[in-house]
Amino acid sequence: MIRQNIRVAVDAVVFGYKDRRLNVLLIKRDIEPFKDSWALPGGLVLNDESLENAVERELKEETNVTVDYLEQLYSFGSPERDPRNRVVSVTYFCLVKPEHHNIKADTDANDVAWFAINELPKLAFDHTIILDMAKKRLRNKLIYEPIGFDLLADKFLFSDLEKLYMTILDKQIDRRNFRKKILSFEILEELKEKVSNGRGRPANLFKFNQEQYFKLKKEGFLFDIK
Amino acid sequence: MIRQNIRVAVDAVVFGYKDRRLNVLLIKRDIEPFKDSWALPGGLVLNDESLENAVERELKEETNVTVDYLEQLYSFGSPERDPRNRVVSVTYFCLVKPEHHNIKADTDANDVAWFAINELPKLAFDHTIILDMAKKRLRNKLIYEPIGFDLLADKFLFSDLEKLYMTILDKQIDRRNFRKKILSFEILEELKEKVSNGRGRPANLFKFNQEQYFKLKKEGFLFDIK
DNA sequence: ACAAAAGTGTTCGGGTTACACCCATGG
DNA sequence: CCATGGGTGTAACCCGAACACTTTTGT
Repeated sequence: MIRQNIRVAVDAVVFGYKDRRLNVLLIKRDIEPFKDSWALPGGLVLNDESLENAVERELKEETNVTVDYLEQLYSFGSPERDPRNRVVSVTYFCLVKPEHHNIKADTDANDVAWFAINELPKLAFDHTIILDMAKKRLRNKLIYEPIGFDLLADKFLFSDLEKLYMTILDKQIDRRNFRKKILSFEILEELKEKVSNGRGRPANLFKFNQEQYFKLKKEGFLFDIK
Repeated sequence: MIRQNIRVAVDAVVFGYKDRRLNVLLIKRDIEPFKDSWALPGGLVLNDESLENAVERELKEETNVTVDYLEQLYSFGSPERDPRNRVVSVTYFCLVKPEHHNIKADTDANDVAWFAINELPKLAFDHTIILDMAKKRLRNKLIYEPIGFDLLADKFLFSDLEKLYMTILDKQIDRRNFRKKILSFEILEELKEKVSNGRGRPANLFKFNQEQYFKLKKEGFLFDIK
């Protein structure tokens, strides 16, 4: 029997939300293959680190980003996906709050940037497929779990949340019904602070109460925004 | 930099439904570690086969089973999960119809058997965790996708479907509401054949119309049984 | 005629949807 | 005082949940 010759990598799809747009974090490759192409951050797993640690390490090294939410997405392993060697890549789905958006190119990459999801360059390897799957996961999770809060600042306006949902789900949402629904969950704290953003009536700031959410979830509560 | 020394395996959680019980397919290991323990079927991926092919090959070799539904479940890669070498295992979620339940021990395994889900032996490695995740996936998918039909014979009684849902979701279901709901989807064909199973009024056979389901799905239809 | 499983309709209530006007601020 | 975005309530409708009796067969 021939010795198995497969390498294990991790790749991350990192979403950020800024200026009412959904963005993805990409790096520009500085080595072949696909030199100078944009690609998802990632790399080979070290012998003694967990898969999650590998993603976090690669993200730190390549982009200097620390994520606020991370979960496994899918594993890609078709024999031809990397022209050099066979590589099985375990991919991760990540969300980053705006306060952690600061990026910095480093090891293995000569450039790092946020790209609006609908203005993407051609990606290396099968990364477009991975990204598509991540977009689906995002839309799905947004409806059934309170992950939208991991894309917003700790304190946010209700209108931010509403716009985030409209942007990512790509549909109109009734302001009154949306607010009623979310508030009925009782997982938001309404802060005393108000923010006036230029024109218009100043708005209240809100904060996501994660402990309260976990407590409710344990009691059988289901987050659900159609 | 040290050469990466990680192996890639696949493991399968295969569910079957028989005698109103949910069963899992297990093999008895005939080599160390965990010799004589029961385990999920699986094994190392060959250099030039896809992950899906690897699962199907291992299942064929170890159990002689061909599955009716297969999807990736999750990848497990903690450094200590296999005492010999580091192994990252890509696991799969499989369903088998009763007509394909015939099993046969073969390579790498000295025994193969179906176990009722609530009468499981201790499992090797981290396979209990994998199985738990698969159970959750099954319950979840049963509600949002018509996968129950991949656990039943091609022609089945409505009461079979109903009992399958009650068994797997572990709750009572109102017969009238359930039938109304499923029939309203218009993805079942009512056959002319009736079956009398011992006592009671003979029942109609039904067949799942997959083409119709795909067509409706494309048009935006969502299968959903609470 | 009796036991066992199959088949069938209606009512009620809660939740989702649709919808429009006033409020607070800055310029 | 006007433009801009924030904040709020009610009525109609639909869907899910609850619920019991009749039918068909085998013994």
